[in-house]
Amino acid sequence: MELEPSAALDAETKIAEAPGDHKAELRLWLRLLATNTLIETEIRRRLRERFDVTLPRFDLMAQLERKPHGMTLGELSQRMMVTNGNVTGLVDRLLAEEVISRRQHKSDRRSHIVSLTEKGRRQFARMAKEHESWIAEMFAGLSQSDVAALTGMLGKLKTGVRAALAGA
Amino acid sequence: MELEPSAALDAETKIAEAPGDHKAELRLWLRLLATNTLIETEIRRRLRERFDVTLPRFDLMAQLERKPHGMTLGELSQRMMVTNGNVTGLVDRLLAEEVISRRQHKSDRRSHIVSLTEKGRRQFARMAKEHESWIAEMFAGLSQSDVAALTGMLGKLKTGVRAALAGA
DNA sequence: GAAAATTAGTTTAGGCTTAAAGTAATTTGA
DNA sequence: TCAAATTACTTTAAGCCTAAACTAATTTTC
Repeated sequence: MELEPSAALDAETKIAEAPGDHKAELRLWLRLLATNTLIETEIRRRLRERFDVTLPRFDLMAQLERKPHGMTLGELSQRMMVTNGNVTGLVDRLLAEEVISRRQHKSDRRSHIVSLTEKGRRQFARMAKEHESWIAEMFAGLSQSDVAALTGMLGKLKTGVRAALAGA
Repeated sequence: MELEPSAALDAETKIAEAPGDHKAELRLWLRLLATNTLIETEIRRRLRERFDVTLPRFDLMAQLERKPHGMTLGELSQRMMVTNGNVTGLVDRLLAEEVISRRQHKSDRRSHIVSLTEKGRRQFARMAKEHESWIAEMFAGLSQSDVAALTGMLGKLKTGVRAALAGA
């Protein structure tokens, strides 16, 4: 008796995978983590070297750049995926550098709104330009279609992870 | 005169991309970072909750697990992609927990070799088993071929980044 | 073979990060 | 209405992480 090609493939897959084996996923996760670390470490190094700024500060400024009217600390902490207490500290340091300003929320006195100062906007523009070129340089080994494909698959992964966590 | 399909595509690509524009790469990087953060934050949370252990300690133990004869601190710091000083501190804490042991290198008196203790091996085995199932759960939205494709593309990216950094 | 350079690891100062506990303001609901 | 619950943010303690300076041992170079 002959097997269908697809049935043969399924059989091979079964053989390769013992029950409860998820080595392929684990390998993917380790590779994702390593790739991320490799890029992130270099970005941190260059931000420090060229602009004497940390990645968290750059990230916070990048968030504010997209919202000219400013943002509450809570919104910042959500977008940056860090705790409120973390944002409090970052905001303190950026205020001291005078690249952001903070004002009271009009109707909610618990809340504060921070936004880039003119100095902050200028400084961020310079940094963002170089930052983009660093990324381009590091990603130069990928074709445009690689970039699109990878972006799409990571989107799928991210959505899947969110769903898994929401369901758990 | 008719254009070849590929020439037409090239023309479109040119139009979409102003010179020096690398928005697609930037978007990919932000997505990679966000996806990584999403997964990593959850892994950290679960490791703490279930085993009262941090990700760096888990990572260090995972490295040692693959080398039953142990490893020098320098080798650990290379594999973990962190500084020597960082490893010194982690090793101190793991020694205090008695999950690793440290001995002098036979011929090089500057060097020390650390390895998992029996307690460490047992503890790590329990953690690794659950860890693998968490990854499987979070990656369940991807098919086997997605996993393979993503692993391959990340490999290409990682190789490209290393090449870009070596050349720079 | 000894000075110079390198290597392995540690220490230190400072920033990032979290969880947990705390304060003050706002919203809910009985 | 007003007490309870929630929300926005801050503070604290402890761990992670890095760069830079340091110690001690080894290797290189002359």
